[in-house]
Amino acid sequence: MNKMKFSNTKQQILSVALDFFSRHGYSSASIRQIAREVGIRESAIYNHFKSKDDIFMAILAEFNSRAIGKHVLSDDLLDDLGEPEKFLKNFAGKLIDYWNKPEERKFIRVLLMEQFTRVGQKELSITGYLNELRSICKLIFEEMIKNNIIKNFDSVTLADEFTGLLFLIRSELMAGEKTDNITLVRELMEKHVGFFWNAVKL
Amino acid sequence: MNKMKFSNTKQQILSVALDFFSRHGYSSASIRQIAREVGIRESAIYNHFKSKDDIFMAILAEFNSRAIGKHVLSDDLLDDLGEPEKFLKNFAGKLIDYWNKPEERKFIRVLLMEQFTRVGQKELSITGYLNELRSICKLIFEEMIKNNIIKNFDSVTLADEFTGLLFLIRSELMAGEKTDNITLVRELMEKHVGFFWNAVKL
DNA sequence: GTCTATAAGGAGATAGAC
DNA sequence: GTCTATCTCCTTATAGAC
Repeated sequence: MNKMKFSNTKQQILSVALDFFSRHGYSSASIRQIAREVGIRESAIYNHFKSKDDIFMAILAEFNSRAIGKHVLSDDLLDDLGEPEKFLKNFAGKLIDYWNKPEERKFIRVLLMEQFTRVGQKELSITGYLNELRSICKLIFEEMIKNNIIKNFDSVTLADEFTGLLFLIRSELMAGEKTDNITLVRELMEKHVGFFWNAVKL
Repeated sequence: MNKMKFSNTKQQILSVALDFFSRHGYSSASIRQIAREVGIRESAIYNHFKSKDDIFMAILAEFNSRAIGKHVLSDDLLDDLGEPEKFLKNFAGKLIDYWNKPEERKFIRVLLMEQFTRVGQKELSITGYLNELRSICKLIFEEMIKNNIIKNFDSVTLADEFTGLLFLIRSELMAGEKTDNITLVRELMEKHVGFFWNAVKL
């Protein structure tokens, strides 16, 4: 996230707002609480955003502009393409790490909570959220099929199967505040990748 | 749902409240709106429920007392146990139908929205919601393993893989109001069962 | 850019008549 | 069991001084 794009106060408002939205939901989080947490008065917020909804949209835009591929497809990861099972485990691991970042967790919570109150907002749907990731997976699996590493399944189905359950695992264990949930997430992730690899390997 | 358990007005309040909660979220739905929709004054609601939260808890209790197994494990389904692939397709189909009932869709939406605002309420978590279903699946897969129908995988993993993606498919396509989404849901469901069966069959 | 003051309305909930 | 009337509090948002 580009921290220099906004003034300190503006960025602080966005950060506090995301935190409140993710814990209480959009409508329960109040401008008053957000202002108090930032350390200013409610009215001062309106120098940076024209409404509560405007804050929400700014958060949406901020998260929509980041590219997930840059975070989960590091160079050292691609070195393992010769060992596909190891590659898939590492890839899923990167993803779990990415989804476990505090700001990303907050955003996923907001996404799951507000997806039904703002229908039609495509950035605020599970499909929209997983879109880029599924495209990346599709390309990877097409390459694996071409190189006779995995069975010749429909690459869209493969991407859905691989990413879908990972996202459910992460979502399901998102409610608890305890950070040690991540151990269980990682365990379930490894089981899923194991099952998946067994299903597709040649 | 036992429609005779409550008076007509009480049941109507619950029904309207669930509808509002599922569309706007708990905190955005107001007693005032609910009362207007039912056709009574706000104060009359307090003859049936002692608070807004009390209405929410009543809805939770209502849905928590239903047994999903009775709906998805019909007699004609169990006739197909000799043809496991057909059985799994029908079983998943029953599940999709069950999740597509208007009241159940509303409840799933409420569940996804409120799971983070009421942390610790186990009836209000994805895990709690899928618990019974996963147990049923686990038993089915253990039976299939014993009868050498499928590979000897960990039955918990099998249940997670089978039910998990079905639930994600249903959740992901829950936001749109259009009922014809069900066609796409069914299509994705069949692809998932096909992939799953290929992975586990002997 | 932040403050005080205030507007205007909606929220959940209760009292008491019928 | 439903009504009218009312209480108290909180909400988003604006006006204008500094």
